[in-house]
Amino acid sequence: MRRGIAIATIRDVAKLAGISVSTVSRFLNKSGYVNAETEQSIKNAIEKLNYAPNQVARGLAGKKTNTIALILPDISNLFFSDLARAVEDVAATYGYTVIFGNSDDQGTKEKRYIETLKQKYIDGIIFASNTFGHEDAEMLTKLGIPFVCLDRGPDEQNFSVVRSKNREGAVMAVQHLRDVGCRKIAHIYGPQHLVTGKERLIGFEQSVQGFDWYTPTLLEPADFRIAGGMKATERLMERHPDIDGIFAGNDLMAVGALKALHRMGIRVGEQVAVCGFDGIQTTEITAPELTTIAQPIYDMGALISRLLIKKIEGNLEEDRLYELDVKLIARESTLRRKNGI
Amino acid sequence: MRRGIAIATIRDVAKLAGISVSTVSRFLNKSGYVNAETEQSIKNAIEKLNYAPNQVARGLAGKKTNTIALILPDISNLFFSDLARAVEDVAATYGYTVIFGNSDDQGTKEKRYIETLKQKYIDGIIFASNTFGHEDAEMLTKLGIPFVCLDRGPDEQNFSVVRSKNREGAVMAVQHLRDVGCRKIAHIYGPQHLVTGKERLIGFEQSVQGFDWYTPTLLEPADFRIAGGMKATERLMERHPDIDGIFAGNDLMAVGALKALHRMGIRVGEQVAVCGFDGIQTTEITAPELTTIAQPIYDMGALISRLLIKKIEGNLEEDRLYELDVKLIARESTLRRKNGI
DNA sequence: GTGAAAGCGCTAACAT
DNA sequence: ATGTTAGCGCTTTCAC
Repeated sequence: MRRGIAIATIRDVAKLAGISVSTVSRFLNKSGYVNAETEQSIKNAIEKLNYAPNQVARGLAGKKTNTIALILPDISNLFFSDLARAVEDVAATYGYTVIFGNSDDQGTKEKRYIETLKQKYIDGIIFASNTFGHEDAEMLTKLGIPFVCLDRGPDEQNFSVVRSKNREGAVMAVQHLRDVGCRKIAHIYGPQHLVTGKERLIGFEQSVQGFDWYTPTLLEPADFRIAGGMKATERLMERHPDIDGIFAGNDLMAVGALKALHRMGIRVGEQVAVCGFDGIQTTEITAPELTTIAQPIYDMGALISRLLIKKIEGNLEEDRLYELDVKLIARESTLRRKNGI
Repeated sequence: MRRGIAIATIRDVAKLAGISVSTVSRFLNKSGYVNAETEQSIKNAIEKLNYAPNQVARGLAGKKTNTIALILPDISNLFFSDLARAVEDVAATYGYTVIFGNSDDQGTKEKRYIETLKQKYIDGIIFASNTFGHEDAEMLTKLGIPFVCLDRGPDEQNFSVVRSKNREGAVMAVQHLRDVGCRKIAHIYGPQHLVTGKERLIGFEQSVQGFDWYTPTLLEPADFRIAGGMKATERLMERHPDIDGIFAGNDLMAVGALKALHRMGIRVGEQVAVCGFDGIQTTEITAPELTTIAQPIYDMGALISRLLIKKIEGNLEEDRLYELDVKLIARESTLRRKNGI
């Protein structure tokens, strides 16, 4: 016996109320009729015994644990911790508990989590992890475990996807950079196996294709991280010292660009404008503050959480793609001239 | 039946191996003897059926779920997401799953989590939440739920606490500021109901008490957040325009100080040196980069997680206070002169 | 409207 | 060394 004090069971309640266990259960779950008087006596008994249903037993009997899981690359990543916050907020509202797992974008870790979660009768899973693939989707479908994903392609089926308008966002970024007077804009793009990396690059190319100043060497790949953004910036500025605008595929790389430019003695905002993408909290604390195309991170987390729960409870009409609007947040890093935004 | 495909049970394994359920269970838990041949046939059966024990059933029978919970103020807070990462890493290593909950430092939310966790037979809880108090400790003890805490006073009993050397860190901060030539140092202190806020203030006062330039008006309270740090800085600089060093009680407030000084046109590092406390990732991306007294955040998370698991498994010798070393990370924000560090 | 009883999948005596 | 059996606490037919 691990527990210190004895905990009341449904049987205790039934006994005290002078009725059977099944009636108490019916009352608890609001399934089937219960007489008004009986109900009152049950309530009294519950109160007196300080009774609360054992969720584990419920889980065994009903295969429902009121627990969902959130698999993400890394909870300490600024974007994902914001997302996690939203997911948990909504889950708590609906009476769900949330488990999280860091996949580090390693397929094996992710699969290990899935295995564990299956054995724990987790009700559903949110994948914000990049390694999630078709086979995983198939397996989960076969197991009958509901799931939803973040940032997948629009071609997915059998499951819902939440992401934001990456392509449009990239177009907005370029437009903004041009509005503040940039005439030679480079793009540091993220990993191409990620929708976010790919779509933002497409949006960029689409926006700059027509200009005579544009050349593919204004593109530089990086890894969505600060250090990568720094290196990419160095390479870009070396190739084209006259670059006056940089659109980074995400905020972390934009922060890297800020740092690199700073080290080169280039004044961000005045000489070179920098625009990021994501809208993580950190963009507010850089100097200069970072202009960014903000995703509604909290809303995305809240939506995906709500979708999963609806799906679990059988209230989701259909699986589909939800593309949320992004928003330009113009700050100091793109304040090129007085007549700029 | 929610699950799509049928999942093998221990009974299936027993049947296929031609033995009884209890033998399989014994094998699974390595409790009691099992014949070599029998063992082999069990292994075969398990493999063939792709069997994995149902953790919920195990939980019901054994009151052990291999799940721990992490209650923190806010997962989207930079410090706590780093901590959460460490906690989960270690937990996963030991075969534990982790649930997290955001308390927002509201006692009611925290109590609600405790209630839920109890009903789910969670094995133990890590409290990084500030609202955790004596009554909670008592309740958990009575319930027999193991727990450990972050950043509590040294006077706690019945449970282990992990924190870092806050007072020493504050002394180090002042020493460093003096080393780089500061002659009038202010302190933005955090909430005094938190050990971190209190201890750092004590360390500061202890360090500056002897100096003739010191006066209590060099102290300014704030809330451990960026905006609070900004306001405090403004007030301080107004009162004492000749302040040349600021020690903020945590990094977020230090970031606020950076921003405020920047707005006032004061060059951080040269005119006024700023030192934070915590060592969150963000300190690397401010401009200038922020000098800070770094707590070993990952280590703290790893340690507290390990402690809890040991306690759960009955391997923790005694409950005690673990005070980890902090480390000065000198960066641009305190680079006052060439002969500075 | 209410109760009896089987069963969820596993563990842990206890017996052999 | 292995099998039998009684729970763990709840849900859910199926009778009454």
